[in-house]
Amino acid sequence: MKKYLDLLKKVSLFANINQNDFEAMLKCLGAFQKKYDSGNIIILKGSEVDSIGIILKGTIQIVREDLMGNKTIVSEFGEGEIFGETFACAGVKKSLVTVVAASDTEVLYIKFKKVLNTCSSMCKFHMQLIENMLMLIAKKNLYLMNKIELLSCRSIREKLTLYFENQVERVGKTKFEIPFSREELADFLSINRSAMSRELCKMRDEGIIRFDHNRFEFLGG
Amino acid sequence: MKKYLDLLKKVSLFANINQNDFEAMLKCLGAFQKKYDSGNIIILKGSEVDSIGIILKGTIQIVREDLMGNKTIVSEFGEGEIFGETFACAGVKKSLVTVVAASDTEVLYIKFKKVLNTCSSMCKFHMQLIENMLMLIAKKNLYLMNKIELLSCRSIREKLTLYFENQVERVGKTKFEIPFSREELADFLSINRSAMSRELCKMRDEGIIRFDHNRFEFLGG
DNA sequence: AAAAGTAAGTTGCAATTGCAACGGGGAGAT
DNA sequence: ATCTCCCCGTTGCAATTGCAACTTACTTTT
Repeated sequence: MKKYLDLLKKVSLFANINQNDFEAMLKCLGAFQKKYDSGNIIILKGSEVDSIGIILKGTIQIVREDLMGNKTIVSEFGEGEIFGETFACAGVKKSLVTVVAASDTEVLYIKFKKVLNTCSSMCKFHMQLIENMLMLIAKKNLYLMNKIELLSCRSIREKLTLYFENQVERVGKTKFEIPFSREELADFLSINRSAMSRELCKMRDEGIIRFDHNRFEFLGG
Repeated sequence: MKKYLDLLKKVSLFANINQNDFEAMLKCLGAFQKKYDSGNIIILKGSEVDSIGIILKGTIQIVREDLMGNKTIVSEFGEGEIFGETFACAGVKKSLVTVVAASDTEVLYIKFKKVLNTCSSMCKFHMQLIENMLMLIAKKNLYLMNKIELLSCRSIREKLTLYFENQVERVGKTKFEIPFSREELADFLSINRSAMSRELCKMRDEGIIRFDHNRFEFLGG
């Protein structure tokens, strides 16, 4: 475990907790480690989940299986990221998704109940832990709400415009860089890449935006 | 306040808290009431928010304003529902949205910090309150994640199919009722009503679904 | 009973979007 | 330098979708 201390420092769930307390805290939380070979199943859809997972090594995939057995990768998480917290906190007993190891993986588990039930010795980090968890989920919430607004737009033009407005608001300038390639952006907005490219160029020709690779300027419509 | 006790019992934030404790709890939390006339602004975008609002009477609207000043009603909440909890928990200092009273409204406010900081007397309801809050936000999270999956579908057919699959999974039967009119469903899925109607009938003709008003049967594709 | 209103299916048409294939330019490899 | 790969703009075409207008069936109002 000690070799992962540097990683744990960066885990948002442990923010503002003194790293000298980590060892005591993990013990108090009944944390335990598990290893998975690449391709192995970490959580099977329908199985019980009562723990939050912190990825110490490797990458995992959240996989959705529909009634017909079709599988879709919903998301992917890497080292230092956590998974299962939403289900755990929502009181969902059985996992709605399958989690798979995308590479050789090590996971640190914490029983959700132990996070909530402040132990008898009232470890000082407990309240901080709960606050972190609350903030973590609430921030994810904000992100999701924002994404829904984007996806609810009825046309490619609207989606792009809202996305650019968000970026302008975020950085406080009309010039900004985006963290996506064209293909990734199209995927993020759930649209076709070439149709998006067409629209981007139309917007440029109309004087609404300027761009060069990842650098954009939003001049407004 | 007493006249609202029946309402407070039903507020999810106060689940599993003995209603005899309500009065003490509200006092401990420093709760206070405010009234708003219809049309008045409850929270202005950009203003500070450090409280969670519980609607005692009336209806409020969450309004989004973009850079150009265009306003969109994002959602509406009624009696017994709460708002502002996501911003408060995410540690967002300034509100990203405007909140307006859609009718004459009374709101009960609770300072977010008082929810987290268990008071010196360690009121017994505090942990329950935090747990409720966590569950509330996590459940909203699940809902949002699900909605994103729906909205990410690339065609009307896909959206409808996923929606129906979700319903089947939810009730455990292939027959179910939906809580929407056609127009509301189209709105929920961010698609055109008549195009959706066309697709629904196609699916019926292909033997994938049957329906009569709100009652649907999903036979699978 | 007539009138008015509402929800939802229908349809023709236009606009948007997806798809597939191609082309140019730049980065990195050999 | 040449080749290869990848990213992304371009384009023609087909499919999907949105839009608007109309119909039908039902419900509510007067």
